[in-house]
Parts: sequence; structure tokens; C-alpha cells
Amino acid sequence: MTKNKSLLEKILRKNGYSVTGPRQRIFELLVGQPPQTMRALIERANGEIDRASFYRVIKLYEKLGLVRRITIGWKYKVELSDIFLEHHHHLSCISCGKVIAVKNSHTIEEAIVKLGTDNRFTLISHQLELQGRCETCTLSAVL
Amino acid sequence: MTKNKSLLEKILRKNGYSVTGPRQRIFELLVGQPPQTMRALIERANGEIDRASFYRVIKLYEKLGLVRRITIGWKYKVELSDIFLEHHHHLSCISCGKVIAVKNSHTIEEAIVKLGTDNRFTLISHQLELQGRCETCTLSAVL
DNA sequence: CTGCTTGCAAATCTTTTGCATTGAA
DNA sequence: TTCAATGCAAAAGATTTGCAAGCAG
Repeated sequence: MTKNKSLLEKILRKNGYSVTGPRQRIFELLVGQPPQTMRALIERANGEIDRASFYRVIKLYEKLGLVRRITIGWKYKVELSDIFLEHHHHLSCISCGKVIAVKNSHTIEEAIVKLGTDNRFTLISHQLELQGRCETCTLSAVL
Repeated sequence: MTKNKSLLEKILRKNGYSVTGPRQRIFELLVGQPPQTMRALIERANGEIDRASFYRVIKLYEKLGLVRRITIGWKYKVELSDIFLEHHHHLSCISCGKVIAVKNSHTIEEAIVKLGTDNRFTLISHQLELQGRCETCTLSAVL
């Protein structure tokens, strides 16, 4: 999708950052991938981009709202944010580690907004993470 | 509360772990505190307990479901789990860092259960984290 | 006693920083 | 040309591990 890439460029420029090779490359490494650990992301670049740049770029992307970090179990992973992906949450299986993205329910979103206003908070973002056992693992736990 | 402490002992024994000084001490350091970083927790022990033991004990407590980790911003913090605390979620202010615990709404809990069944997952736990700006910070952002 | 726990020290892994160099605008 | 962005190397921080000694059961 070149559409995403031009959106990336637009956002960088609009915020006064330059469009560079590493920044584009890192973006590509995020497109179409499930949430990845930093390590995995860095390894996928095969040494073409320095570790430090990864951290710097991801931090920038997070600030610009392009990327978000989600916590699965103990460590965090990064993925493109809702600008590129439809807003969703994660359901992860504690047995096999599978992570599935679930589209958000209207009910939940509304209740969340209410939580914010009830507490006089101006909400900016939220994450919902669910842990459980997927169907396969639930079954094999019984066997 | 000695009630909590005896519950701790019961859980440890029932799972075949022994009740030791460090384990009790670490538990005490968690009681009645807001979510803490590992570093803060370790510092509060003033060198009486080794760093490594902290990590080992917290990991054990998490496995036993006594403790949970929540992610606020980038790093995680630990707090007692719903066994000791009422089930709740967190609202954190991205300006001043304040974190408030919000009792859960029925609506959200129900919708979450539905999300699980819709995806044939046996749900075990979930976390909802909200980010925004508290009233004070919202106002001072305008000034 | 005996094996689980701990402390200690060292090893690993993750993230950040300083600085000289490179590259986008 | 000029300043932001990158790579590199080193520093800082966080987490884990091996092993000998200590303690709960």
C-alpha cells in the first residue's frame, strides 16, 4: 500500500520531521504485521538499521500517534496504531501464545467514554487486553 | 490487615511453596500501595531483600494470581490483584502522571464476557487502561 | 535432615546517550 | 549550506542465572 506510505510522509512533514530511509524502512517493517517485540523488529531489519535508531524512531512514531505499544503478558510489543488499522483490542491465549485482534464492540466503547466523563477526564486513548485460552487449548486442557 | 497475610500464607502452602520472611515482606510492601515500578518496590525494601529475590517472588506471585502487572505508558508496574483489591481499571493522566483506579462498570464487564464467547475463548483475565488528561490538566492546557 | 529459598556476583538483555558523520530540504 | 537524523560505541538500566549457604517444614 503506497497509500499508507504517503500518509506517513505527510504526517512526518506536517510535524517538521524529515522523511528518511530508516524511517520509511521501519514503517514498512510494521505494516501488515502482528504486534512485534522490539527485538523481533530489529532483527527483521538484518542489521541495516541501528538498534538506537529503532528506539528513536519508534519513540517518535509513538509520539506522532502512528504506533502504539501493547502489553502481552510481561513484555510490550509494537504495532501500527488505529490510524492505519481499524481500532481493535487483543485476545491472547496463555497456552499457545496466539494473539487475535478483535474488532471493538460499540457497547464497550460507549461505556469507556462514560468512564472518562464520570471521572472528568478528557480521554485520549485506551487499551483493552484479554487473556484466556483459545478453543483448541481449552479442549486439550481437558484431555 | 492480618486477614490478607493469612490468605497469603494459605495460598502459598496450598500450592506447595513455603512461607518465608522475604515473601511476607514483599507482600507487605504491596499492600495498600498504588501500582509500583519494580525499582520503587525494591528501593522501599532498603536493601533488606535482594533484587533477584524480588523478581523471583513477584514472578511467583503473578503465577499464583496474587499480583498483576499493569502497563502505564511505557513501563509496567505491579499491584495486588483482584483477590485483595476490588476489581478495577486505571485512568492515567498523561500530563501529571496521576493514576486513578476506577471501579468497573457492569456494562463493560458484560461486553467483555461476550467478546470472549464470541471468539470461543475461555477468558481468564483482562486489563483496561485509559489515558487522558485529568480535569486540572485539561484546564491548564487551555490557559 | 532435605530440598526449597535466598543472597551474591556475574552474565544477559534492553534501552539510552554522546559524539562524529551523513543526508534531507 | 544547515540542522536534523543516523551509526557506532559505550553507558546505564533491567532482568536473569549459577552456585554456595541458610532456613522452613
